[in-house]
Amino acid sequence: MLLALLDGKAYTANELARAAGITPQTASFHLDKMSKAGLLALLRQGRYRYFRLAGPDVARTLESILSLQHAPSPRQIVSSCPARLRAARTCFDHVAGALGVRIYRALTSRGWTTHAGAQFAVTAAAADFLGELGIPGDTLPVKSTPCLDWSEREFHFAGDFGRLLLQAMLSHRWVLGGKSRQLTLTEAGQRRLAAWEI
Amino acid sequence: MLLALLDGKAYTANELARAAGITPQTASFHLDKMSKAGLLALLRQGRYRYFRLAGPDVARTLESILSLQHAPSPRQIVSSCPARLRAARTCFDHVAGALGVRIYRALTSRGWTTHAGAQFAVTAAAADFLGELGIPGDTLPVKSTPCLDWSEREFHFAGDFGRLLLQAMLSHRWVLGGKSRQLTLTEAGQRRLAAWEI
DNA sequence: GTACAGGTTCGACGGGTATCGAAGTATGGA
DNA sequence: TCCATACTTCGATACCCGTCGAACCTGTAC
Repeated sequence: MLLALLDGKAYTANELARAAGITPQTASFHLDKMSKAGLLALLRQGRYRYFRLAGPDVARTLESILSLQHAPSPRQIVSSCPARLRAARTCFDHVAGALGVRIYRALTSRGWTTHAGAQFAVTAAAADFLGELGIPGDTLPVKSTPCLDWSEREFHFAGDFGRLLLQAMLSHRWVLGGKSRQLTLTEAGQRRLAAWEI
Repeated sequence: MLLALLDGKAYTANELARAAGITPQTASFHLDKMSKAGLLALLRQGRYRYFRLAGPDVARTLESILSLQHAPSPRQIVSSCPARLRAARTCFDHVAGALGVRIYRALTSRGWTTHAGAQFAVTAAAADFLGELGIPGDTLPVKSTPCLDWSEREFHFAGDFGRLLLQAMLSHRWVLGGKSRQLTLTEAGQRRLAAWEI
């Protein structure tokens, strides 16, 4: 299970059980122990309980152990999400899927958001970025809740900021919506995203 | 036992058993397993079997694990060697004790010796050093056997080089011998050693 | 509400494994 | 030659721990 979690993503107890070739009860037993020992972080979201490595130090230690002795690979965890929705979709009122995760990664690595506990907030450093979106600067602080992406198992932006972001991207035609939840990234949107990622 | 070995020194099965608070049989059982798993290196010397961590990668992994969770310290391993002999003494025909280990460390970190398996040899880079000792350069290659120091549990030089080294240090009066195995480092010797260690 | 899926808790079982006593094998010293 | 010491092997025991079946809890969907 730890090996499966080594990709940094979050997985449910059932998925990890399948990856390790054990029953969900057994997995639950071990996951509970590892959580209490501080190796894993638990994230309750609806009826799902996502587990992920508690931090980069745990990942480093695991890698270190693996460098000594190769362990058998866990069974691959397959996503049940259709590829189209996986790429980009709406999650209630914000962007989800691989696109949502890309945005989250780009903005956090730029320092445009800070997290205080479970709450995220857009920083003053993001003023230009907000202007680009057409969001007036005096709306700061814009709050956000990190939401674990169902298909990607990484975070994307939800909350106020997530809503404003989707609205702006739609109005600039950086993404196109449809009647389904699917989103399509336009060429203009790709250029914009690439600029944020630099 | 692994915690006790984390100082990089080599210890016997009995010592490690005492450090871990288990019987020698149990220690032997585990040490055998860890040796076969490639975690420990075994060094037979007479009737003693010295165990040490197989390499710096093992030490790094242990440190990494310890950084996640503090483990109880093992019982201290006490040396039964009198302090005087521990500082500097002869071991048959070469220098042993803390002094021998210091010399070994200084010369190896300078690249003046290379090891091919269990055999050590003095390199050409040590020409000036050999001249200083009064050993003619054409005696190269001077071979050496690393000998695990009984009191320090680290290596010192034995073999041809160990013998030549002791003779030279005695004739230059860098160390003084006596009727016992004890050696005394003179002031000139201290200066010389400090120069090698730079 | 009812059905269902994700998840946990409980209890019991079975195998593994750490442990030590006793006995055996080497090595070194008296 | 004899003994002490270092260490291992063997065998037996006790217990820990991983495992799963069954039952229970808790959200989501219709």
